[in-house]
Amino acid sequence: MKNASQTPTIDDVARLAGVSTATVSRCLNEPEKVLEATRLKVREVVNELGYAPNFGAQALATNRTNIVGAIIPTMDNAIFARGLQAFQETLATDGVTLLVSSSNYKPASELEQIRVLAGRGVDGLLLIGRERPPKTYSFLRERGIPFVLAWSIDRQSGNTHVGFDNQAAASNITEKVLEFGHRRIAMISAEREGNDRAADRVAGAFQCLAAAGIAASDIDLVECAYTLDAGASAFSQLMGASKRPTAIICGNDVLAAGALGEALRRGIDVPGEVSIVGFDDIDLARATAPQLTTVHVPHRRMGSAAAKLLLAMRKGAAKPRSIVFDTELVMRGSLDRPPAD
Amino acid sequence: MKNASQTPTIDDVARLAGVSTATVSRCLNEPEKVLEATRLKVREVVNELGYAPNFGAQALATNRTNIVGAIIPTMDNAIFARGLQAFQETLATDGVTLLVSSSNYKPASELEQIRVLAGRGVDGLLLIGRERPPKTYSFLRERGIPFVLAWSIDRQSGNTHVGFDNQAAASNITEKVLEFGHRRIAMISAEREGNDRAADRVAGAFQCLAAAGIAASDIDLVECAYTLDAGASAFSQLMGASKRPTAIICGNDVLAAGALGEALRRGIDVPGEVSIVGFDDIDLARATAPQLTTVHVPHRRMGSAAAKLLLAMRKGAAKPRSIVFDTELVMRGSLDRPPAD
DNA sequence: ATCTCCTGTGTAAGCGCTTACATTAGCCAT
DNA sequence: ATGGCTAATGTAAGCGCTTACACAGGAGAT
Repeated sequence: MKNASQTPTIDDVARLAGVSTATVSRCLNEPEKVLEATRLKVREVVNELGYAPNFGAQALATNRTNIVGAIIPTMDNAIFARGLQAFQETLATDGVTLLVSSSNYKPASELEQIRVLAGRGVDGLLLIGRERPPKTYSFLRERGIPFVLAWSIDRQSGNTHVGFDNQAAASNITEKVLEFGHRRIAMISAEREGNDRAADRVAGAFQCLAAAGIAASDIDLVECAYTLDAGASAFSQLMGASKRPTAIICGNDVLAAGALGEALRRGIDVPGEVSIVGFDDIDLARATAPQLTTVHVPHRRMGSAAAKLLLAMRKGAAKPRSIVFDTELVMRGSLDRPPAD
Repeated sequence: MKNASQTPTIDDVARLAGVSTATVSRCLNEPEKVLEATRLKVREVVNELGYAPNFGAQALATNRTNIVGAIIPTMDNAIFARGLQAFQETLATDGVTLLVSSSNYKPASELEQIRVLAGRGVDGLLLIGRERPPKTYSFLRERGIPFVLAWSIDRQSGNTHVGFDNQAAASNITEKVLEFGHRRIAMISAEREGNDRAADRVAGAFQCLAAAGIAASDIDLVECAYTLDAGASAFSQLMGASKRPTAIICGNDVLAAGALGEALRRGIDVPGEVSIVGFDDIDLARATAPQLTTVHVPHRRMGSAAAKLLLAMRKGAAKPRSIVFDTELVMRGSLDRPPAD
């Protein structure tokens, strides 16, 4: 019985092209093993019918889905959105599609998502950061799912990662702040719980300050949500202190932009009265006035590199080398010398 | 032969639990149809083995994947990233996962992606905008894939959509610009080709201006890429004209922020010398100085609503009602009266 | 002319589930 | 006791692909 008006199957193609299903399959997957004439004929029928292989069947037969998963804290954050876009584009060049899920910075939720994606048979997984419960890692190992960590580096564990040294970069920009002559320095950071990037950045800054003889107890640190508004109120809080800082190091550009906006609203001159620096160099950093001095992170390149690694692992490369990207300090207008008085 | 140390299959569970595979399957999918004692025994074995159904096999047998796809122009755009995040969160509440792909505003590429996702057996599809080649729609129909259009409305075709009236909203903000007394008005828009949102916004503005007696030929329109830099150069171009506009209506906040930044750099006062308005109300709109007067669009609610519709369609609802969201004008600092001279 | 070897193609056995249908057992009404 | 139901479970036929293996035919070596 012909299955007219149904989704065509490989059998339909084989019948109409006058070949076996094996040949059709080969035409699609290993065209070089098939005579040109046959190939052309098959292609013609495929087009005519609008045939596309059934996914479930293919997955079942090959034990491969050509789907890679990514679990990120949230897409509603330019750095991940941008990296993910590049990640997806790179996967697409190899015919691999992207399944995304979000954890909202919750390790428990992340494990849950990993379970779901594993259930969907992903060929590999992109995970953000290095810190997670051992349980999560053991699940990944048991299932034998290749994964790469991104946005952080992970020297201890030996897991494959594609990232940059948040701590060193933070230390670096802090160094620059010191060079400008600042001594009263405050910090605004995103929640560090479940976010090793934020934690590393704070650690990097503190370490640099300690080396310069500034004790941790002398540094005001406000930890808050990852939003403009939170950055704004953190700024208010810091400037309400008895001894105002002359520079505020922010854990990311969103917080920095929020702080900057609040400064403007309160008529506090940046960088005249207080300097503000960010981290990430997202678009936002160039839209503010003054523009943000910040740390440039190659988010797109990271996403793309992570995809390439996963693609390689899928083809057998057991444990490709990790990749560490350099970051770059970009000097713009929001950092200058402290006020003279 | 026992397949020790392999991924356990339903057969393993059946054997160890002393029941048939059918019973195991029922325990997992329709537990109420199975005796409690049996159910318990099976569950025990499932846990012990860490059994999880093979995705491909399940998809093949049921012809369902619990995967929904989304094809958006790019994730590297806050409006889509934000909407997509909400979309994914809502899908997740029903155990559905999200496959994403991007079209880069290219209709041909979009069809290609649709083909790929269809090949992945998605249960439904989220598409951005209404305009696409008939070929694309006919493919969707042939395959019987439920889909919803978002970010636009689509009155003619009767396709299910979740969006807002770009044209009316643009007309609305233009009206407000006129109210402030502006007569020399220019526009910066993203490329309209393959982007009906951009086209609608331009059309809405032009229509409103026409109604006020301002001819299209008197309106400078610059069409450019969707970036800060492009917005900046478009601004330069407009301000280099013999008769400078007193107000610039931008098709989105990114372009508006780009223009605003360039104004600042050139020492052109906004809104003193020229007013600038945006569209979308993304975070960026509040990070600039002055903040952008713009049109607020409920991106998250749209994403979430689209997910709910798709979820309903998956459960049989043939063609749920479309949803049209209201937009809201938000007055901030970048729009004021034209200069007196 | 015969034997090998290759190349291109066909045959058919799975891959691991779901589900229509068959079977069995227990219950109640007669 | 018998028949008819119902509820719980089992049997086995797919679902649509891939791929190991078998096979045929032609080219080249002998």
